[in-house]
Amino acid sequence: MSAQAARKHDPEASRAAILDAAEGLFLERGFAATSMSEIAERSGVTKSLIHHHFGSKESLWSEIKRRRFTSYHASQLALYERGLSADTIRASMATYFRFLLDNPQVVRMIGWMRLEGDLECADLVCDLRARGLQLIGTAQAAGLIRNDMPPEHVLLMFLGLVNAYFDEAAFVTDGNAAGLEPEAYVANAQKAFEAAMRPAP
Amino acid sequence: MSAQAARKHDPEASRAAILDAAEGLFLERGFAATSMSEIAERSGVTKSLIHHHFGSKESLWSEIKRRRFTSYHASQLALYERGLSADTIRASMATYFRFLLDNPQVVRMIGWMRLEGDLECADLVCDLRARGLQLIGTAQAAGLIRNDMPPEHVLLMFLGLVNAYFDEAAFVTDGNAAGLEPEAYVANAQKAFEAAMRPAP
DNA sequence: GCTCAAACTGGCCGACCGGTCAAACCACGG
DNA sequence: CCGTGGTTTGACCGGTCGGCCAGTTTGAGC
Repeated sequence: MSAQAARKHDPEASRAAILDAAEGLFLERGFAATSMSEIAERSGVTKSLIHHHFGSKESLWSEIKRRRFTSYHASQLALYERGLSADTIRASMATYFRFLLDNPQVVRMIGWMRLEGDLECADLVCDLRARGLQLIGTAQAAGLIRNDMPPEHVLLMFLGLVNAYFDEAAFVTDGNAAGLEPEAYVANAQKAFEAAMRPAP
Repeated sequence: MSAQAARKHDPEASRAAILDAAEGLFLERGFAATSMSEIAERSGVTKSLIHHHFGSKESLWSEIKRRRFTSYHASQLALYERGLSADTIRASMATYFRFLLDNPQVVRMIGWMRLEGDLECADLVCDLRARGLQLIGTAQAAGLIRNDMPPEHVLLMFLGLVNAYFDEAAFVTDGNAAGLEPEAYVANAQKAFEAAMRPAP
C-alpha cells in the first residue's frame, strides 16, 4: 500500500512513504538489523532518493523518532489537562493504557532506544516526567493519594503497572490471549493502584 | 583482563573468554550491531577460532543465552523453595529486585530478546512463570492475598513494580541517582504491593 | 518553449560483514 | 622421538553494507 503508489515528483509523498516504511522496519527488526536497501524496496523508491531526502541512515532514524515522540508528547499533554480528582487519577491509568494499546510503535521505539542508550527526544520525555511528578505531588498534598513515598516512586509504579502488560504481550503475539484480555487487566491494575496508593488511615 | 591472557592451547579458557567478550558486546550494543571482529579483538583470539569453537554468530549467541538463562532459572527456583507466608511474599519482591540489581545482564538480555521476538529459552521462562502462578494461586487460596483477580494479573503487577525501576535506571546510568536509591524504591514497592494485594475486608 | 532547480535514477565505490581454508602450532600417547 | 589430532592462525572469499555521483526526468516560472 505504502509502496510505489502513483507518485512522481511529489517530494512530500515520497518523504512520507520513506518515513513510514523505515519506521516499520526499524521498530520491527531494530536499527542495526535494517538496511537502506530494504527501506528503499518497501517504500518503492531508490536508495539514492532516501539519501537525497534524509542525508543518512542516522538522520532518517532521528526524524522518525522526532515525529513519533512529538505525537506522543502531545497526546500525553492532553492527559494532564483534566482537573485533579480521584476519578481523573483512576482514569489516567486507563487512558495511558489505551494509548499504548493504540500506539504499539511507542512501546517498541522506547524499548529499542532504552537498550541502545539513545537519549534523543530526552527533552520531551523529561518534560512529561516533570509534569507527572508535579501532578502526583499535588495529589499527595490534596490527600488524594498517600504521601509517605516520593512522587518519583509513585510515577515509576504507575508506569510499571501499565508497562507490565505490554512487556508480557510482546511475547505472546501468537494469538495466545489466555488471561490477557487488555480490558480485564487494566481494570485490575486500576484497582490495585488505587488500593496501593490510598492514604494511610 | 579477559583479553589475551597467557592462554595457549587451553580450549576451555578460550571458549570462556569468547563467551564473556561476546556477551558483553551483544548486551551492550545488540546482536546485529556487534561484529565477529569486535568479539575477536575483545577476547584476544582470532575470528577463525570463534568459528572453530561455536560454528556461527547465531550459535554463539544461543550458547550465551542458554548459559545466562540456566543460571537465571536456577536462582529463581531457589526463590520458590521457601514456605508460604506473608513474610516470604514480601521478601520475594526484595529478593527478585536484588537479583536483577546484581545481574544487570539478565535485564538487558530479556530486553533485546523481547524486541527481537527471540523465543529461545522460552521453556525455562514458561516453567518459572508456571511456578509463580501456582504459588500465587496457593497464596490466594490461603487468604494471604486478594483473590478477586487472576494469578496472571498478580504476577504481571509484581513483575511490573520491580521492572519499573530498571526501565528507568537504564536511562540515568550517568550518575543521576536523584530519588532512585534502589533500597528506598524496593521498600516502597513492597509497601505498595502489600497494600494493593491485601484481601478485601 | 525555454530555463532551471528540485526530484529522482542507476551504477559504482571502498569498507566491512560472516564465513572458509590450508597450514602452523603444540600437548600428548606410543 | 615421532606422529597425530585438536587448537590456533592469517590470508582470503563472495556478498552486502552505507554512501556517493553523474546524469536524466519533471514541473513551475518566465
